Amino acid sequence: MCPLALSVCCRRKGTPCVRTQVRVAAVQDMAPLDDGLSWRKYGQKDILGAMYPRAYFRCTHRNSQGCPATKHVQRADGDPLLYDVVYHGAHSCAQAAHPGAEHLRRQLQPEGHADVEQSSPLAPEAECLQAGLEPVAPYSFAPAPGAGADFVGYFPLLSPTGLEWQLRSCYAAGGLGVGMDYEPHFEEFYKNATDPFQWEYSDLYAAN
DNA sequence: GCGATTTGACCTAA
DNA sequence: TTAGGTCAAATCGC
Repeated sequence: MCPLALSVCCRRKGTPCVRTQVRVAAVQDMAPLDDGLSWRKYGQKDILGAMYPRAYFRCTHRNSQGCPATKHVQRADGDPLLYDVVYHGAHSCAQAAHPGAEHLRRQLQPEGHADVEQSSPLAPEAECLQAGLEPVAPYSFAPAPGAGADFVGYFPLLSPTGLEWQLRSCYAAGGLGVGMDYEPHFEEFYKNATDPFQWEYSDLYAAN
């Protein structure tokens, strides 16, 4: 699959919360949504105005390990090979404790973010997600103050060299997975971003 | 037999 | 009342 992606946040019940939303391009005859983690489908629902139903997945280890991670997957109306994937919560299960994850995170995480991540109670979950997804070149952003349990701080992108192109092409196609609250501001935000790998959550708030 | 998927019913918030 | 999200029984596949 090719995660064209983006991530960010939403607002729920008047308080800021965070989710990670991705638009994934499926490859024909291949499992389009295999992100390296074990998910169990627990429901499917027709969504008003949507051409395709939305599928609901939770972590396989929800019962055994109490892992709260869930994701919602829905085909894009315009392109049957595109899937919108929304992750809620972060993995706390053993599958997320992938060997080498810490090394990878430290290798890719800018120095200035280390303290933020370590001081955040959500950092382990973010790390778990990163580990489970086995990213090649994740970008990261720091959690916003007061970010809820839905926060996931990392996101995988398949090609290190193709990242910027993917983001640009995604944007040009209107395929950004940005929360509605921030979408109108994304173009300006993106143009002003000097290093997409180091976008911080505060940048998104500033852009808003 | 066990775990995953399907699908209709149920719950909750707006 | 309606739509989105979840539950749980039935079913399927290994």
